[in-house]
Amino acid sequence: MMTALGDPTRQAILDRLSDGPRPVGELADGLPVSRPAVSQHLKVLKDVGLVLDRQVGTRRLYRVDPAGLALLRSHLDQFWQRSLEAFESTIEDQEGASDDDPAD
Amino acid sequence: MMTALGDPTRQAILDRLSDGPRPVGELADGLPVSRPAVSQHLKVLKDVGLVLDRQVGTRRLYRVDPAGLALLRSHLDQFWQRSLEAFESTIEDQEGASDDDPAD
DNA sequence: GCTAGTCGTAAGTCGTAACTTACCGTTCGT
DNA sequence: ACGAACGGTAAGTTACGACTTACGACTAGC
Repeated sequence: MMTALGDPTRQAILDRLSDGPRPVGELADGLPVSRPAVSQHLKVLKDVGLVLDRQVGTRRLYRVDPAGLALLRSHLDQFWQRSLEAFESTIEDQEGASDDDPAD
Repeated sequence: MMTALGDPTRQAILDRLSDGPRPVGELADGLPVSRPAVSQHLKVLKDVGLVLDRQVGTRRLYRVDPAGLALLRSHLDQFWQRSLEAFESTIEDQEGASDDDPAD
């Protein structure tokens, strides 16, 4: 999932989709790559659960999947949590070797 | 920055670092790649502001940069915000065209 | 049923970046 | 001062994935 977000084009696609649902052709128009390329990127994003698609008439509307975004956010939050805890522990190891409240 | 996190090896490195500071050799021991490879990845992560390093004796300790993590989080939050707003607008466009409380 | 419009997929090319080995600089211990 | 440990950098190979063109499938309108 994080890996899928590594590509700049996919970031751009997801960025446009965050403004609302878009058909493939319209996405491709605003990007420096061909329409099939956009289709392939959309497939990747869909496989990892970051976008949803629905057929409407002759075109296919893609939009951001809130659930996928929630997953991404929770992962990052867990990561954030662990890092902060480790950060505080490190400080304690450095300065707190003698005291419990090193106020400077 | 998001692009830097695209590589699985870098994700693994950052994952270990989230448990606390680690020297390069120790990181390489727990990974299926050589030590120079880890060094190169660390350079990338450092360039985008995701890790910090400090020399201690003969080795170099790397750790997660809280500021970089904060940036990443804020970017994702902005994205999250926009997506939710677009999502709600879409619903209004779809169902709210006639009523304000479509209970079905 | 035919045409036009939109999109997904297949096949193939090409650039890049992830990785390796080899080498050199730096720091600590004796 | 010398040897050992640790790590960054250079050079080169290779695998992967991002992209293009070509084609087929599906839907809507006439």
